[in-house]
Amino acid sequence: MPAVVTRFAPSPTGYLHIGGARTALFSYLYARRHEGRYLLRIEDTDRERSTEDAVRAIFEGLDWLGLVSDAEPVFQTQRYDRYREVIDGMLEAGTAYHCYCSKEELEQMRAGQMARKEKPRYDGRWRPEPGKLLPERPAGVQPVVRFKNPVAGEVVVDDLIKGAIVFQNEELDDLIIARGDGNPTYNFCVVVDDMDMGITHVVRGDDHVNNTPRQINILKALGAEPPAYAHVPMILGADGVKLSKRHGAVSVIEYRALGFLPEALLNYLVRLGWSHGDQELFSRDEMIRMFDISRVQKAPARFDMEKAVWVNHQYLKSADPLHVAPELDWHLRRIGVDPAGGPALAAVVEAQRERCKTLVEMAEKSKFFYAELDGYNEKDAAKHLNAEGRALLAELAARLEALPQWNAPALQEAVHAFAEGKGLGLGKVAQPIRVAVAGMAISPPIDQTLFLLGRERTLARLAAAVARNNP
RNA sequence: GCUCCUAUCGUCUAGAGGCCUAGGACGGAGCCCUCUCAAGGCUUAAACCCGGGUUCGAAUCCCGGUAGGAGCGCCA
Repeated sequence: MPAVVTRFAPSPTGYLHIGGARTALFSYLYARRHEGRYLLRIEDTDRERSTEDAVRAIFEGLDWLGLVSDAEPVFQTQRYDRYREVIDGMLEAGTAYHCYCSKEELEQMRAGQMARKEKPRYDGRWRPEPGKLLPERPAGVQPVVRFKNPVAGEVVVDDLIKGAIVFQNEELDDLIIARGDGNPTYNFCVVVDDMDMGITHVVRGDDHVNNTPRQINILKALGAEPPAYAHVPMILGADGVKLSKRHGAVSVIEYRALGFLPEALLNYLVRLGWSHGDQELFSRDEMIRMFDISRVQKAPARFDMEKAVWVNHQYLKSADPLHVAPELDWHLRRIGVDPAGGPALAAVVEAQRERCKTLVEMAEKSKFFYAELDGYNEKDAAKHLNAEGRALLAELAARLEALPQWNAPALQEAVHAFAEGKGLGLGKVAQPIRVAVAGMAISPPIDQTLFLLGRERTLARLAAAVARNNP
């Protein structure tokens, strides 16, 4: 049994949120760092909102990021028998009891308390106490089961990130652990699952801190040792407001479409709320080796797309081109370009990576290697494919055509010699070529561009540019 | 309203009482380099929420404000 077992426990009511991804990452890193296990649990007890599509989307996101579970994922809906068994045991032991309050009754209770400026809570009217007379059971009401929370004393959550947090038991009411239809509720399932799965460290969003003392109390009632907790703060949008759809990309999988490399997104995420001195870039091994959960920030952080893109660029620039190639392939096809028959993708990655911060950008700028030009950028053409430029291209084309070898050094030499012979700067020659072959004034160095594009395509495009009528 | 949490450049952060004239990174501005776009190099502007303590000394410790956030469901 490893000393550390963590879990990521999303509820499948939507896509994998970027904040959830970071929580999963921290959970994963903590487990790896301590040579423990990282597990996945799908919290699908909300039958109304949970969908199979969402389950798939979550797996897809986790897969893409490489945060896969060390064991088969646990689905809560498959554990109902177990939950019922535990509830029956608690009923028998007297740590839980039936409550016959109707929803309307509870709503009234809450409204009254709010009006009196009290914290809304269950008043314990069905809570059995020695010598207390319980109300008469109303007919036809399916009772819920409530946990009998201690009335006195305090619960200390020794949070790995936030430090000790103290709650008074008198602040806590008797929460429902089973609904009228007998189905268990979230706070209860979590407790039973964490116990059964042998979770030693619960790493989760800090929107759960207020649930923690109740969960600890239930665990204690069950005679189990509570795990350690680490509540990670949420991720905010650039405007400091909770991240939501109106901020653009919140779903992890959208970041793939935006042109991110998964390892780059992970790197950005790990630095959002955590740091190791001044280091910005971490390989996965470094993350695992250096991750220290006690150094996670206590305050929420804002998602900064500019910096995320910068990190992505760093990865694009240094990654193995062979590793990036399939991603570029994916993006090219996404914009309707079939890379078959063109230059090797890895070679294009190498030529383009410096000037492309995202794969979307790389695909856009590399399209011309694989597809026929769909016209020229007008401004660039007007500037460089004028009469003067076309005359230059006509002459140069002949020289290139006569080249015995079509490789970068030969092309470089030919273009240089041509410019020199004309008494022109290289720019005067390279720019018209660029616009002619790439359709725009942006491309890798001219020798590489022509080499990658190939002899046939280059000469055809030069000819087309020369034949172009003056606008 | 009640409970709990948080607070360093615009953003992510370093800072564990003297090493702070508060460091790094993104972004911004400027310069250099240059066949385009970039990349790279250099320079630069920019922050300790406020008020009290404790201390010889506080960004750091304590208290109080203020501001933000989370939770208060037969949701998770």
